[in-house]
Amino acid sequence: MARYSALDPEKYIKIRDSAILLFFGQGVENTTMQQIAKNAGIAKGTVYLYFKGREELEKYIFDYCFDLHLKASVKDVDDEKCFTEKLKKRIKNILMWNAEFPKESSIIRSFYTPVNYSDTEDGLFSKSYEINRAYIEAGMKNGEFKNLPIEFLCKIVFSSVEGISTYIKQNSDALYDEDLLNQLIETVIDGIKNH
Amino acid sequence: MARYSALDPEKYIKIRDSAILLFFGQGVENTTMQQIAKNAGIAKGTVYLYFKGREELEKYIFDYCFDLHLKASVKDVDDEKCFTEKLKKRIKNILMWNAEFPKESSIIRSFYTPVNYSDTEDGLFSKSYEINRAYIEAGMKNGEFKNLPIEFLCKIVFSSVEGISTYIKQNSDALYDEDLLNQLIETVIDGIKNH
Amino acid sequence: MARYSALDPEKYIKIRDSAILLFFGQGVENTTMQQIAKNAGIAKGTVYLYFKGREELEKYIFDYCFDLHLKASVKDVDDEKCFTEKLKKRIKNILMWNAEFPKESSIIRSFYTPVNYSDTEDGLFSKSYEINRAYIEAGMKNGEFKNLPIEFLCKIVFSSVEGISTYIKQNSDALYDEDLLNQLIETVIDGIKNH
Amino acid sequence: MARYSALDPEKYIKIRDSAILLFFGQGVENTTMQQIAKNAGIAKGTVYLYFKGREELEKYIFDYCFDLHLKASVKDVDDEKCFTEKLKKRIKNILMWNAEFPKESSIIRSFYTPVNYSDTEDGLFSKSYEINRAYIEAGMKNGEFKNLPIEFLCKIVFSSVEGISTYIKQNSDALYDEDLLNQLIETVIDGIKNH
DNA sequence: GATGAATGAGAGTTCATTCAT
DNA sequence: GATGAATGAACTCTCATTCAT
Repeated sequence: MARYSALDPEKYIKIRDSAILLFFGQGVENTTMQQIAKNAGIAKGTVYLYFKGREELEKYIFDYCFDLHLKASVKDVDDEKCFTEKLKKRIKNILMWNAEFPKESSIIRSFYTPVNYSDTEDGLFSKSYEINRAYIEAGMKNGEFKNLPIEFLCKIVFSSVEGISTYIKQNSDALYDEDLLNQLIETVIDGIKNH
Repeated sequence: MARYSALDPEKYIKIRDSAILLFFGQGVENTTMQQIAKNAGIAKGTVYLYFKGREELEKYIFDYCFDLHLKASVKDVDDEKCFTEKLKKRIKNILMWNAEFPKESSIIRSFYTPVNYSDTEDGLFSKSYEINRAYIEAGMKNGEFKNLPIEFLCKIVFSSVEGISTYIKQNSDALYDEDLLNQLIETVIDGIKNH
Repeated sequence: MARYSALDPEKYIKIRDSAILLFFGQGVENTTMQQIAKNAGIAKGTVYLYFKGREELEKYIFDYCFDLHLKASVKDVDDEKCFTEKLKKRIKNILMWNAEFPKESSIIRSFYTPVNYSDTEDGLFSKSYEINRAYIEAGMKNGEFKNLPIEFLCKIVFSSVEGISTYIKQNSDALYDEDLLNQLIETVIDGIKNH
Repeated sequence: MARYSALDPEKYIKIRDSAILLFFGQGVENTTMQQIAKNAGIAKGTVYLYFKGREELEKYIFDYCFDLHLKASVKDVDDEKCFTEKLKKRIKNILMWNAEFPKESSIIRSFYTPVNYSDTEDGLFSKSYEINRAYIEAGMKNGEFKNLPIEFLCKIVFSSVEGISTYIKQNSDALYDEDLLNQLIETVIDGIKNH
């Protein structure tokens, strides 16, 4: 994607951070290349040295944000024994990351539905989705989770995490109240686990 | 909103359907007034007889879609006894409607996050949200649902329904397999009900 | 110009008065056919039964206003003996008319200089100009007025009347203070008369 | 007003001259931004680099023309002793300028009366008006001019100059016939001076 | 490599005019 | 004759992209 030839790596960062700030603050569609350049402290034309065009820039921003999300989501997950715990750890990671990176997580979200393309499975989010799926599938075979269509379980987990996130965005204390946080996550688990 | 003066009511429908089709197919932001007019089989200027401008048209489309959603969602809900059942009925209604009106439900969704504003509580979706909240709050006091922050329960239900919907979009059979459908919905209920 | 066939003569008046009001209030260029029709209490299309188009309507309005001006300007002028007195009477008439018909006189003025066409001599105002010219020429041959180019004398009188009018618009008392009014007019006469 | 940042100063001139030519030739209201750009030999969008929009451009053109007028009008005026002479010098200056800059002076005029607002005193022409007023007021106290309302004297002078200008436009020789020119101006002075 | 002036396609909107009812 | 919905040319303005410096 990005061509890290002899170009200044710092500029990528400046452009990226500028775009993230603006995408978050006023929406992707309402942000002009001009604004991104100005806010990055460089000239409009320079952006085109680093990115072929707006499309590539947008993709780069999304990929960057998504990559952060992805890396954060897997942290220490494999330390956990059972798949329930792995999944919980993963959810916790994502919630933490969403809170810590509100701009980046918001931007990821704004790529969900501008147009009606299929979201998770084959789309932009497939990598994250695949990881979830692996745990859930294993946990299902394992008997930890309900025997329901795997695609469904994946989707319910994915969307529930969004739900919790939305709640936390407005009630950030929940993040630091271990008990409460666990209860919130338990909600998701309770939904899919075998009783 | 719409000014049904002496203007042709059929044309409101043509414009509306044209807009819905295009908003769905290529996104709200990528659709021009010109395209909407052409696709409706009328001239560009005519659209402005029916709507003051793009903004009003967009609002009209959203309101129209949302209204459909709202009406469908409450159907027969009060026939149910307990709040768990009421909520289940409501969720079923929404899932049915989403499947029956894929364009309209998709469009509603595309008004979620154009910019980073708080979504459900105070925004465009507040009416739907309030209804959910009433049931959930009652069910919570009732002991049917977990004693967790009401806002949280609302959000988890809201987002879970989105999740199921996404699944059904790609597996529409689920909608006509009563057993399966119940199991999917049970997933949401299991998450929030008192065990 | 206007075709008084079997059309309703009252409508001409309605349209005309509506146009005059709007031309005066917001300028000729800023007034739409729609506004004129609405304000006249008739339908947009009807205007086109009475006038071929905007251009013809504008011309009609101008001609109407100008005709009023013309008729008012010659009243009792020939009762006066010498050309100085005739001219003074004429000026007085115009000042009175301007005050009595502020809208109409303002509209006449707004046809002066939208584009840079030669104004008085051959243009729209030629009729009024010709009358002035006749008096002034006669008065000049007579020795009452300075022996200067006739065109010049005409123009200086014409423009001076405008000047007095402008003053009176903001100091309408002057119109009813016979002495003062005479002094104002004397100013014009003093400029062109043989001392 | 004009933002002489790093933009090409020559282009301001090109745009200005293009606009002046078109405003003069076909009227301000009938001139499009497109035409101005094309006639200036640049692209439509470029105009908007130099001016925020049509309104700013129009204001700039007016201010530019008016400034020329203003500067020309005061030249050598204070070399003259009495106020009569000062005023005469000033009038001569304006007549000269009007002849030398027919487009610019015509454009100034076309900002008089688009809508029916009071013209000289408080409006766009106030600066020029104030200067006139100072001389006339002084000359009146001085006994050089008639003891009439100052506003009136200002207006009659202002309008008379317009009258002479109109004459000269069609008889440009008058400008170079010192004797005649003096006689024309004397006409104005004779009107307002104490006999 | 960096710049930002220049470009022009294309967006939303207005309005004089037409014409079926 | 009267209507006003329909039309589409034309307007102002924006912005992704290019390219000479």
